[in-house]
Amino acid sequence: MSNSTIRDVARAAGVSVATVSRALNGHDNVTPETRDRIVAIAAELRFTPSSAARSLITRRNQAVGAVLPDLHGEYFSELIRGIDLAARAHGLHLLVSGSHGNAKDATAAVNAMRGRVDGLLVLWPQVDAEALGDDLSAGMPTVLLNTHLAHSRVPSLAVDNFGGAAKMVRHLAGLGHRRIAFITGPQHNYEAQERLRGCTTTAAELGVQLQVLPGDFNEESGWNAGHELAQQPERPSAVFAGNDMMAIGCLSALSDAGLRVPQDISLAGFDDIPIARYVTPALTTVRARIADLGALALERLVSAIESNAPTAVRHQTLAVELMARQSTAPAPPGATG
Amino acid sequence: MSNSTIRDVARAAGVSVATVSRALNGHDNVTPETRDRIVAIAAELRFTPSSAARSLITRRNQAVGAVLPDLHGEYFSELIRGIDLAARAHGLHLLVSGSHGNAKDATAAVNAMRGRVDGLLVLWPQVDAEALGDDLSAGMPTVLLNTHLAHSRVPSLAVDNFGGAAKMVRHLAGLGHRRIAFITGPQHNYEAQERLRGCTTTAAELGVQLQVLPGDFNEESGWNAGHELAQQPERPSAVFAGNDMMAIGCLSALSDAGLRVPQDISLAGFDDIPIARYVTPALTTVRARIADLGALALERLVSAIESNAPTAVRHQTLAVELMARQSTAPAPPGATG
DNA sequence: CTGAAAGCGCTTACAG
DNA sequence: CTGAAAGCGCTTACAG
Repeated sequence: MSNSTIRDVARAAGVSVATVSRALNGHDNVTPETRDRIVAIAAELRFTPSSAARSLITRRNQAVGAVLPDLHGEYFSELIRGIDLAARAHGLHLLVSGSHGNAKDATAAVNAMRGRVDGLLVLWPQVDAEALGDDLSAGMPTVLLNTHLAHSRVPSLAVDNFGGAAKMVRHLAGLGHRRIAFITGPQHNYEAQERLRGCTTTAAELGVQLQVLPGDFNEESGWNAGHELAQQPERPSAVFAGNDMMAIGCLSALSDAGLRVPQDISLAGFDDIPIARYVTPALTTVRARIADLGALALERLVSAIESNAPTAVRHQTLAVELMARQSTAPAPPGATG
Repeated sequence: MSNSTIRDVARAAGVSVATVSRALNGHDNVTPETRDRIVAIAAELRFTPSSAARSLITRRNQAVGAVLPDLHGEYFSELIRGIDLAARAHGLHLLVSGSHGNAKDATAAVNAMRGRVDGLLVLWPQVDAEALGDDLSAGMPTVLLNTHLAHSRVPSLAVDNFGGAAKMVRHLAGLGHRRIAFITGPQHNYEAQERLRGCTTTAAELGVQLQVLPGDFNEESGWNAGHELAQQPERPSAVFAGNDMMAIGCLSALSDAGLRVPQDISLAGFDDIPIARYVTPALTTVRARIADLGALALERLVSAIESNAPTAVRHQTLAVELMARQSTAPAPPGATG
């Protein structure tokens, strides 16, 4: 809203607006003295170029959008942090839109951003993502997060949910656990499905018995699962929660029930949100490097924008790492199985 | 990026662009039939008005910006969630910019947003905020969060840090604690200062002995403080951490040292981030309603934008509530003091 | 109720 | 190296 325009600067400097534009945009066809004078005057007048006018003519917004289903918890602050960091490095503004549970809301959010951003990052864990795909492909460069649309023309990025879950089951089995409970995520959530698949596959491979409990990735559902397990007469010797939030909720329920972790029962999570190492006992989990995921997605988006070519369709999977901490321990000698 | 413009729609509908503009913007000087036809054609052509062109002429961006010093932890996801929710309700886009520790970075972020947003929410906990104030006042409507510049012309919003801290000290004193440790936040942070002041004032009033430990609002500094306390031969019977993150870090250190909370030592936090009730034991804390704070700030910003008048300078303080949970208990009989 | 035209503030060929 | 002019895609008085 700085009231001065490029015309004011031009007038004050005694040159044309074209010259001001060139000087301020660093083109080389301006004499150094002219440039310096213009720069000084622009600063004095507190001139800020109108981004609307510039966007209108350059067809670039210098902005990207992030459409996220929901903004709860540390997972999302980490993700946004990673995206923001990378966006800043590229001089791009970041528009954020959260709070859409369903495809309709999310599509509306995507459409609202159309024309305001040069590209879109869409966190889309719903497996029935086809509906969205159509809207997305019509238009600007897009990178999908946390989903795979195998036959989709939209590139995507996700952590190795399957591999991470498999690693955790191996870790628990390696500690002697023969019966494991898995608290799964929302039914139609891609990450939840992959983590579950990693569990069942690996459990079958190792001959480990698996009990699956429902969850929705929030603390409360983890608490409910823990509460139920605590009441079970013959309970598994280890619980693997589909994410850290549920693990923390579960830990709370187990403690409420007087069960000690890991002495009485082992507990593990997934994501390695920053707080995971600070709960008591420190949580064994799968490190997903959430901020890196966001930053990487942004980088891919930027190259898609800059290449100007149709985005190379690649479904990229990021490696994960097992973080063994204090919440998992060897199974009690005479446990079960 | 939808390639059709208002001219395409006008041509297809056999009317002027002015009529298309009026029809699509819901002006009443268009016959219903014409409007319907235009709306249908616009939909068919997937016409999305160029926000750049519209902004250029209306001088409205339909967007607000949030400048935050840092995007770590649940505090920030809650804050952004509240802002986003309220912004959506007003049909406003939200630009987010984080990761600035110092005044220079933040000023750069503010300036980068100038002209792209109709108003600004700035989380500015630094007490030496005068430098920023100048830049802010020159320009668009702004609401400051978590600071008070008594002699500032920028309106602001903060929770009752002083009152919340006072309440907590009373709560602890009421449980019989005569010696309390307070883990404070960053030295030049307004909220940290107010919380500390609430502590010292109330402790003096009640004749409670107060030990102040340094911290920076992050988990690790809470851990360090807890570690130090655990090693202290004559330690206070209660710890009040300046925020929940430090409380959780502190809890971790106390547990590592074999101290039980609350049997051996009581522990409390501030903010009531969602996870606070799920740590073990559930954390006694001061509920700050962070999402509401964000939403309220957005509402104030919107009315400033819409009134078009210079923002009414008001420094608003939001009430807080004590949440007594399991991490605080009566002081052991023969404790100290 | 509708249209022709001006103009928002820039950038960029096109001349010189 | 510099300027005059066109044009990006809209909205809105001004006429009719």
